[in-house]
Amino acid sequence: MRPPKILDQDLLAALTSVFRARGYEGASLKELSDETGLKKASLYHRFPNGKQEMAESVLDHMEKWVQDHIFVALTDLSVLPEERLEKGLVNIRKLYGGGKETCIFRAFSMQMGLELFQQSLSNGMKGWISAFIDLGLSLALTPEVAREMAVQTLIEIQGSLILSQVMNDESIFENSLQLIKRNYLSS
Amino acid sequence: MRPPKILDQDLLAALTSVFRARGYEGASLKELSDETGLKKASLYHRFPNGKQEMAESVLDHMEKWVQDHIFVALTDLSVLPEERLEKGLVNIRKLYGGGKETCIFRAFSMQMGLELFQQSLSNGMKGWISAFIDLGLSLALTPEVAREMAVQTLIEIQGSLILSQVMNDESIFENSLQLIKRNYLSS
DNA sequence: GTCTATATTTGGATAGAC
DNA sequence: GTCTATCCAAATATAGAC
Repeated sequence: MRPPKILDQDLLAALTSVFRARGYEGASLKELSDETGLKKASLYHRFPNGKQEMAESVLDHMEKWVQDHIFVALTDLSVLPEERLEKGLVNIRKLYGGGKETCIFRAFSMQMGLELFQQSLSNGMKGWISAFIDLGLSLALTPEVAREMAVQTLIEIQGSLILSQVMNDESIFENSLQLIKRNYLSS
Repeated sequence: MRPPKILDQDLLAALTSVFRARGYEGASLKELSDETGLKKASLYHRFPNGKQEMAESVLDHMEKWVQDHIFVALTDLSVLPEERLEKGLVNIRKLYGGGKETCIFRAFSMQMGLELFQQSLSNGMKGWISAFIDLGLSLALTPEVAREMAVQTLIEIQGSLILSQVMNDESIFENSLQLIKRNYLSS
């Protein structure tokens, strides 16, 4: 029982970084090993089910971060909706590195990833939509309009991330965050 | 010099299908072989540079299709802009199978794919934006507004494709096509 | 808990027969 | 032009020592 070479938190962060950048199949054990500083056999000690378990842990880890930093900000009824939106957008910007970082949904939505994780990804997306619906309702939107705006907001985030990365232009993502803000505040 | 077992057109179509569904790294030679009906060595005969050449051919093939069916429709000055938009959207719907099929930009925008093809992808995206700018200008938009709407349209397409696929709900994509139409026609 | 060493499978790629 | 057979590297995964 040696002391762990790397703490769970840091381990998850390193795994997350690789999976986001490379996708599920693209993330090799070699790269996961290099990035975490743990040899392959040690990774299997921590995650007996191997790569799939690592990916599931990364999804959980991201989900918790998003829950704590974005959903809570957007839905906190003790705060004015304008302020909630502002704080939510700040953390969305941080989550995606201003447009440089991919969304884990996209990273896992190709190849084997979609087959293995579609349910998780779909549920995760529903969480985002619910959070924005809550915000819209607080801004006195009808339930129907609140849902439409929430879906439209997620489309805007996902689409602008793709364009930012394909065209290597972070301003596209930033402009979309501003557009989302204007759309909600003018409603 | 035997007769080819499969014509270039059909060969490209089969390769395209695999690359779109699996991404660049996710598309294995085994799957490309199974889907085309050609053994691995035969694929190498047709594409001496292997998988990378197959992917480049697929990108060219897609680019030509998009050029002929979408850019031409959107930019044909001899047709009324409203009609051009309608025809363009019909072919966009066809290109993405109503929301079921991924965009090759996304499929190739992860992992090794982005490193190998970023220039092609970025240029391809610029082509789409130019085509929609032309449409906007024909609808009497200012160049600035025409560009903003074009970028916004691409974001809408890419984002709605992701949501449609992750949530397994084609209506999201269809709604976005309708929104694009309304946005242009009310401008 | 981590490591070295190894097993096993799959992936990309070639040689040479037909 | 296509095929079988094969090579080599990389990937996932495991055994057993420390």
